[in-house]
Amino acid sequence: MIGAVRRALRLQDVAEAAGVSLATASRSLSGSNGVSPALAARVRAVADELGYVANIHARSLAGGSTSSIGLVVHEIGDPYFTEIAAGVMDVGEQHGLMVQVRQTRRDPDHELAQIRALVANRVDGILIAGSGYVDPRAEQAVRRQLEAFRSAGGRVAVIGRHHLGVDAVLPDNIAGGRTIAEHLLELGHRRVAILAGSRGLTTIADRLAGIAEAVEAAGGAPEDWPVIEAAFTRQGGKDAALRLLDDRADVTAVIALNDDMAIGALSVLRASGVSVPGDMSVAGFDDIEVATDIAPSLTTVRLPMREMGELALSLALSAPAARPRRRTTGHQLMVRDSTAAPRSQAV
Amino acid sequence: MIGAVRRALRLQDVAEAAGVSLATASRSLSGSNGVSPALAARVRAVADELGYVANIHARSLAGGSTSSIGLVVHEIGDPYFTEIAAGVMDVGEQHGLMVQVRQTRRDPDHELAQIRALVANRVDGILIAGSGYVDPRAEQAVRRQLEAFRSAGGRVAVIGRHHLGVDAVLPDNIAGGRTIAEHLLELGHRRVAILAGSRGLTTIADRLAGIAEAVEAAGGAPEDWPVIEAAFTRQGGKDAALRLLDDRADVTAVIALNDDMAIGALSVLRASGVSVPGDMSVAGFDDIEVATDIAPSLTTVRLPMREMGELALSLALSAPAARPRRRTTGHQLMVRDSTAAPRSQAV
DNA sequence: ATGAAAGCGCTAACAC
DNA sequence: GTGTTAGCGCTTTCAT
Repeated sequence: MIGAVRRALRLQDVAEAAGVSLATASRSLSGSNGVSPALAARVRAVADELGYVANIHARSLAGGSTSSIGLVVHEIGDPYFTEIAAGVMDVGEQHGLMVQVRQTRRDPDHELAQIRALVANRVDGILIAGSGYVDPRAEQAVRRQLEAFRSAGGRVAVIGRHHLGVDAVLPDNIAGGRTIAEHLLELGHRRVAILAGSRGLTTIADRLAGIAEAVEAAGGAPEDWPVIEAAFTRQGGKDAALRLLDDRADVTAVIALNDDMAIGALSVLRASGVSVPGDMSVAGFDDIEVATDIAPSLTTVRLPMREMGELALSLALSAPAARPRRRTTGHQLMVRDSTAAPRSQAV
Repeated sequence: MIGAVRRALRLQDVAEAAGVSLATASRSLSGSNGVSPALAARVRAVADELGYVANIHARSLAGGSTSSIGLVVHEIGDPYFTEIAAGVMDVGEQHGLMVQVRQTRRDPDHELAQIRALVANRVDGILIAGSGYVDPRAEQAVRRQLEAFRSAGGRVAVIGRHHLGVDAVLPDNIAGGRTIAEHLLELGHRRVAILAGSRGLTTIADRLAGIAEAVEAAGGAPEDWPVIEAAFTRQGGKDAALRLLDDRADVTAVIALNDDMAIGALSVLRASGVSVPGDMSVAGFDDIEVATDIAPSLTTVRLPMREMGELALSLALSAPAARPRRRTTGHQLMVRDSTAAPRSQAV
């Protein structure tokens, strides 16, 4: 070890140490041909010895692509997004792309800031995985930013219903909502509470719409199914469940609009001595991995999150189309232990 | 909107549109003084109008810092790391730093690649949050890379016991292991199985050491407590629990060396008709958020993950010390519903 | 208060 | 097969 240097090594340092020119050093390290294999190997050894790592800023400024793409999610620790991210990273790896994940925490300002940061980084593509907003104006600033990015050659795709005019992977939210409501209706439930995130999110709006369709189709009135709005998180599920118990609404089942809320609700119900599914059925949405490991295991609608991530990156990477493309996913009802016929009927 | 441009906007474009020089445009956007407020405001308006975002590569190449720091974790979806990341991001936000999170998936090669990517990005600091390896040679390459990074002015800190010669936040793994073992011993358990991750990780080694201390102090033989090694994940917990059931070892309790493994084990035990804590007590480690929401709620050792993240970034940001600093954390036993006296004794 | 010009470290023509 | 050199887009002296 030589004593402390005051700045990072440059390619020039490597070139000098190896006794070659800058260009030769560059070619040796990038693996492009035009250098004798022996020389190239020696240069690489010297670089390695020195602990040299090329400055990506200089490289990207001189050359072209950063070989990286950005993924914008609501919450980095949310399993829904984790599985999407896994899909994105898989496809990314196949294409030699590094994926950087950014979180918005469901704050539109923060979202815009993260997207700008990705643009500043000159990533090759931007994927937005969070829900869109029902109000198109909420996405105005993001839309303009993305338009500038795309006109400069950047690739963009979103997962979910947005008003961004770009390629989209559309989760089966409406049909999924219909399916889970039908499941409870078939079990005999007639009045079901819905624990929802903000209605301003298209994901929520769509899942609610699907549920309403099923209720109407069964001859019921959607208004009779109370919607309790809270944060779209485990804590939100707890809050909503507490409010539900307070209201003593005469519901026999609960649909949480994602599994995390469902897990929060289960926790509160257990603490309150409400047995599931005996006294109350609970259904979730998404089928995150842990849904099968909790007690009782959670009846839910499976969305293919991983594939959604794969699909989104594939869309972004494929040749741009004249008009925005849409890919829809399927869904699957996973019946487990948290739902059953209502007690009155079961007896 | 003007038609498609072929490349990203440059500061030059903004300067021309605003009718000023490049230098004035730069100063206006960076907020440095020497520009009349009115002019600066106009330039900013023009930039905004155009959707201009400065190229961070050019900026960092010309000026200095990237105002970003890198956080290296094992698994991005692991709640343990999510909470650490939250702490890091909080402190980062206070300092105007963007945090980019990278995952190693517990693959040393991948880890090195991610660290090199961070160095290439010329982040201001690198935080490593995963466990270290018991074998110092496993960290040799990373150590050398970090030395080069630091000698170029980069800041580094780690969470966990590593052989990297840098500032470190040391989780209370040994004492925590002792505490959880003491808890089970006090309940009357004499033979406890341990579901562990790879023994090559210092985290595992330390937690096991703490448990062994407690067993010896109680006059027992640590060898009598079988250690079942599996992946340090929920799935690993399931695998280990299945092997335990196969062996029909006469244990009355299980310690999983993290909560995720404990949750996997609980799932398998439930599926096999083993009641917890009736037939078998189960304890975890870490106290991830969901530990209180599952059924039965999980007895575990709480580590202050969030504070560990905050502390790590604070260490990295503070003036470099001549010798590596160490900060130790506390821990706290959280007794919940998953542990009880063994049946023979309870009767 | 504003502008002109010199780099930052690298890649990719372009010489030889 | 190897070396020389002109930028990439920005910040920052240094002039004015």
